[in-house]
Amino acid sequence: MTTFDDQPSIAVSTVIFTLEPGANEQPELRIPLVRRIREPFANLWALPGGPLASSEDLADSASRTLRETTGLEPRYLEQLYAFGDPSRSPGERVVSIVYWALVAGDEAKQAFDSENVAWFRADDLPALAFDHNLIVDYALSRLRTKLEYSRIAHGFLGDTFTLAQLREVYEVILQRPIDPGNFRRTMEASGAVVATGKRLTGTPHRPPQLYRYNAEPDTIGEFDLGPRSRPVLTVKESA
Amino acid sequence: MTTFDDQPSIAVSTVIFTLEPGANEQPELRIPLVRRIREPFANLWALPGGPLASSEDLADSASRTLRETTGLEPRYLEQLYAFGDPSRSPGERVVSIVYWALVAGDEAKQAFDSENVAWFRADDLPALAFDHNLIVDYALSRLRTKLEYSRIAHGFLGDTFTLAQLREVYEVILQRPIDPGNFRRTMEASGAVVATGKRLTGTPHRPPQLYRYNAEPDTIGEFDLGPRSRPVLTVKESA
DNA sequence: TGGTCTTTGTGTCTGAGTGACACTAAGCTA
DNA sequence: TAGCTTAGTGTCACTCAGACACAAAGACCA
Repeated sequence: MTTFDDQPSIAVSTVIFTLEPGANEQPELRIPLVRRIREPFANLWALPGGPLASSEDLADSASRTLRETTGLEPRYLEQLYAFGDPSRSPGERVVSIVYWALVAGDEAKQAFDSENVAWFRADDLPALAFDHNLIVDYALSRLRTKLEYSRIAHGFLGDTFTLAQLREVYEVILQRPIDPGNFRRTMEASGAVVATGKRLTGTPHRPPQLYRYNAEPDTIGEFDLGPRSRPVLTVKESA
Repeated sequence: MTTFDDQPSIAVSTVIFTLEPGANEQPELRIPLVRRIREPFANLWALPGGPLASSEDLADSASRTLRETTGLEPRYLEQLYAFGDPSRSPGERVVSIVYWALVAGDEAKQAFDSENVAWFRADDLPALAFDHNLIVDYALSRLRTKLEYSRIAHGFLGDTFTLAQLREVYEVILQRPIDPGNFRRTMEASGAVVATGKRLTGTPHRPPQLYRYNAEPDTIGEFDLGPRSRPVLTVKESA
């Protein structure tokens, strides 16, 4: 059993998801990682994050490191889990409070890439520092679960989108095809989206209608975020 | 904006639920609280917990404080949330990692009551120290949500139980009556319980069959506990 | 001894929701 | 203008949950 001299310290890390077109034009689920420049695990890739500032809220800390590493603002942000195994960081006791976030694909393209920040496919990661592979796996399962009973999918998209784009988000993340007709009916019935009346022109075929997210949590779903998560999406929408 | 000199410290607290018969013979949802003996919030009631020991796992810390305050072992234990608002504890920065637990009602009767530990009805709490009222409310909503899609209800009961007893757990926590016939069919179909073949005698009416929890997560439900939660129930069952 | 009570346990129907799939609508291209 | 692809609608069958009727079984009481 390991023992430590000083008290446990706190770090806040974030698993940031985005959808960007890959080699075969199909969108891929990607996350940004940061190369560690010091021990332990120097040179390995790790989740963006850092020590919790003494007067900073947990979600603010997650937002800040997200902004610092990618230059982006999250469209969705929620606490994932607190990881505190005494052996997860050799030589020191660190409890990591991990958040997960969604950023829009078209915004992610503007994210700056530096030598020490790179985007990886979520299902094809190298060996990461600490227990970060486990953390990403858990975040992935949470993303998939939450996608099915909640209205977070538009966090990957812009303010307006076609139902085909929204459906593609589901198909890529859940890794299975979804019937377009049934998807449309389910989405419209849930009240999660509303038609804007505008259409997307310039497509080679019948022009699809543009939809936007419906902020009112009317008919379906409590949209339970937990007490400390911030309704980033709602703020963005009403701004 | 508040600032602090030293680094944030970590505490682990636990919301412990049990079901015990109240005044009207109906079971009530109760939680144990501890009276604070020092500032801040001296003399107010608070969740059992304490600072995280430097080499102790988070779940172990929750288990330990649960044992120390009640003398009981949890039949279910899961991480709830990390609360870290900088203003939640005056004069110091404390991040609380909160767990929630279930203990069996008949075991809870043996729990020792001291001057500084008392059991309260979960829906009728006094003003608690820190943000602990908020925490209990969140734990309650999580308990209700999880009860509906998971198999945790038997955490309140002994190793064997009748379906009427199990149904009463649902009725008390969800605060609505449940059709006995439909409940039976749903439970048996889900595979959550298996009949032992024995019957409970001495009842004034038709003797009900005794059931036990089915540890195998076969047909339904992934039973996703998250990576760091411990399958306390399973361990207990196989022991 | 047998009728009545309550609770256990079973059968059946109905309405909501979901997936499979056929079909119509609409714009572009050749 | 025919044919292509994608948008969008209609319909059917299946499953599941809730409402409710009813049979089964032991205790209690007249």
